[in-house]
Amino acid sequence: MHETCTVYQTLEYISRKWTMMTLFEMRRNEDWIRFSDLRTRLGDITPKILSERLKELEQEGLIEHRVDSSTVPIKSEYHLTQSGYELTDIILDVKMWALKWKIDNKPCERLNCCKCRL
Amino acid sequence: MHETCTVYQTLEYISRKWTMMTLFEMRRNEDWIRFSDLRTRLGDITPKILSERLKELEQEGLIEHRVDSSTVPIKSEYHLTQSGYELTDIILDVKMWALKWKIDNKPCERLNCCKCRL
DNA sequence: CAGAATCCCCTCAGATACTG
DNA sequence: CAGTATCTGAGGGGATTCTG
Repeated sequence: MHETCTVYQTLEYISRKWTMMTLFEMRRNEDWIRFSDLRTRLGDITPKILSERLKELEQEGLIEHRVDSSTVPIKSEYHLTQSGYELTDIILDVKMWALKWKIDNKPCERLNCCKCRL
Repeated sequence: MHETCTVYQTLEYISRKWTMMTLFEMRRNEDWIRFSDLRTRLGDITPKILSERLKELEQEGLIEHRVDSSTVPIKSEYHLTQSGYELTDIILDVKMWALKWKIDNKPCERLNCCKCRL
């Protein structure tokens, strides 16, 4: 019974700003992706926020992190774990739900909105 | 493509405090449920917050609201719509995901935690 | 009973600047 | 390149009081 508290916590952090977009950028990428590449793909995100999100996701086991400090500059890369991938599947179910029930949603005005790439 | 902004908004409000618990209390109840009954079932929630959550959910079409002002005191009741019910199904998928991947989650200490009834 | 009206607090996000 | 360190502002949540 009590394990379901986790559901609450899960939704709490995946709904933090930028978290989902970050997950989906990594899902699209397939390969390991660098910090700076994530930044440019996500557009407006500041390094502080991206760093916070990545730490949260790593701690939750949704992504993995590897650092190559033998090179200069250091190479820091991230990618989705299996559990992270499966969670994005569920988020896609939410998308299906929204497409079914939210008929009158308005398209966003931005030409290349990272939220809408989801 | 652009409709997916809705996913972001959806997760944003269903992860607001008390929203999920409210939805699941209504799912458990099946029949229409009164404002005060929701309050007592949810425990610590203040009327202001519950009122806010119910308005959000009604606006999103997840619940319906009916008022019987012929009686004294007024009878105000709520229940899940079909779309609301289907969204709770998806949240249960998140629960399944959590049970699969979050093995080491700690049970919460409260004896009758409304979050854990989910 | 079913909320509305105030007031307060605290966290989250962003801007900016800086470092190994 | 890959972050960290501060500072700031906005808003979401809570406590309390009041009303039709």
